[in-house]
Amino acid sequence: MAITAPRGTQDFLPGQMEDWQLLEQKIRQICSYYGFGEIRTPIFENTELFLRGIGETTDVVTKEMYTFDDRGGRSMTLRPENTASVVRAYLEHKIYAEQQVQKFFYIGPMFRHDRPQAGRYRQFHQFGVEEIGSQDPAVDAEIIAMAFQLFRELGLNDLVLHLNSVGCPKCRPIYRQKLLDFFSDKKDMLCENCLARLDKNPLRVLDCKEEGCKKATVGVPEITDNLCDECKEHFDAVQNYLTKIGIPFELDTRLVRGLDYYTKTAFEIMYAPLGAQSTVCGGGRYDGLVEEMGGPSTPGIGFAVGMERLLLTLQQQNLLQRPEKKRPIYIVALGDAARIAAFDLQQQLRGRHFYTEIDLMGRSMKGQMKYANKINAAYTVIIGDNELLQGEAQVRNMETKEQIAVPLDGVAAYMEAQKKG
RNA sequence: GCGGGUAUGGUGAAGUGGUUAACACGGCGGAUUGUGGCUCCGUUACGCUAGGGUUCGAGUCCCUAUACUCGCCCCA
Repeated sequence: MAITAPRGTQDFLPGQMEDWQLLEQKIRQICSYYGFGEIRTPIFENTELFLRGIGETTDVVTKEMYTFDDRGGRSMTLRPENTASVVRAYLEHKIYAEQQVQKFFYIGPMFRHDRPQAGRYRQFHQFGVEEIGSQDPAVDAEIIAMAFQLFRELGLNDLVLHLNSVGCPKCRPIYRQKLLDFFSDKKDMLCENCLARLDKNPLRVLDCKEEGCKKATVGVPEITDNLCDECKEHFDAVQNYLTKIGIPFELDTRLVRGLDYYTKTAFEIMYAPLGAQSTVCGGGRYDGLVEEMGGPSTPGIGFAVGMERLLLTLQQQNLLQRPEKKRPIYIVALGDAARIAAFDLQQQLRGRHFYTEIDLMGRSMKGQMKYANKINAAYTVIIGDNELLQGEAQVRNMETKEQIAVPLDGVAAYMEAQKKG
C-alpha cells in the first residue's frame, strides 16, 4: 500500500498554489497600508506556552493539540494558533521596551487534532494580526476595519460582523456569578456539556445550540448590561468608530470566544454559505494575556482568518482572477547533435529571461509539435541536422504559422526583437 | 470524542450475483519520409480501498478495518 498524507492534511499542487499566492499577496498589501509587519514564529513551541496562553481548560488545549516529547524529553506542541507565540516573541525580544504600539501579522500553518470536515483541516492556515500596547478603542476599530477592507477588496460583500464585549477581570466575575445564580434553578434543562461549562466558563452556555439550553437562557442577564464603566465606555467607543467608518455590525451578546485570554471586544466575521464552519475571521481583545505570560501589564488585540475557509468562499464566488499562464518558447530538437545545440540554446534563452521548454521525453517531431501546442507555446524553435549544418534554426510563430530561418547564435536577439515589436 | 453517507483506471463515472469490468476525458503511438491545434485509427485497470465471510458463483450481499465526505462538539 502506498503511503498517503495524514488525515486532515492536504497537498497544494501547482495550479492551486496560484490562488494562495494571490490571496497572500492581497493580505500583504493590505497589511502594509495599516502598518503591520510580518512575523514568523516557530511551528512548534514548548507545550507550556499554550497551556498558559490559551487556558488549560479550553477545548483546544484539552483535546486538540499535537503534543509530543522531543528527544530530550521536553514536551513540545505544534502550534494550534499563533497569538501565544507572538506574545511570547514580543516578550522574549523585549519589544515592549519601545513603549509603542506594535503591529504584527503572520501567515502560516496551525495544527489542531479535530475531525476534518468542510473547511476544517488538522493542518490549516491562518492569517492573523496582533496589535499590542494600546487599549484605545480606535485600535479595536482599526483591526476590524482592516479585516473588512481585505474582504471587500477580495470582492466579498455579504459578510456579517458579530460584535460583543466579554468584559474584563473587574466586571466579568460579577456577571459570571449572576449567570450562576440565574442557572442555579435551571440545571435540569441544560445539556451535559453545559453543566460542565457552568464551572469552567458559564458564558459558553449562552452559545449552546441545544434546544433545552436555549430555552434555559430565556431572560438571562446580558453581558452588555453588566459591563463596568470602563468596559462599557470602551465598547460604546468601538461601536461609534465602526459606525463612523461605515462598517455594519450586529450586536451579539451571546458571542463568546473559546480561548481564555479574551477581554472586552470580541468579534467574528461570518459567511453563511459555509455552513457549519461559517466563521471566516474571529478575534478580540486580550488585555491580560501579556501579563499572564510573565510580561508587563500590556493590552493587546488581534484576529485570525482561516485561509482555507476564505479561499473556499472566494472560489465559490469565482472571485480569484488568475493571471494568464505564460507562453513558453518551445525548442524542437531532432537528433543527438541537435539536442545538444538545443539544450545550449535553451539556457541562453532562459538566461535572457525567456520561459523556455524543450523535449524531455524523446518524442518524434510530430510529438514535439503537438506538445508545443498543448503547452500553448508562442514560438517553436526547430533545430535538426539540416539547420545545424547551416548554423541556424527555424523559428516558427505558432499563432501566425510564419517560420523563418535565424542564425543559431541570433535566436535570443531575435526573440527579444519580437518581444518589443 | 460522537453520528450519517461514500469507496471501481490518471480523471469523471457505468455496472441492481453469473462468460473476456461499458462509455467519456486525459495520456501515449500512428494516418507516405522533419512540423501543432480538427478528424480518424490503435493503445491505455496484474482487475473493482484492505482483510474476512455468505454463495456453485460477488465489483455487485454481510462483517471488520482504513480513507474520504457531511454533521455534532469546538474553532479559523
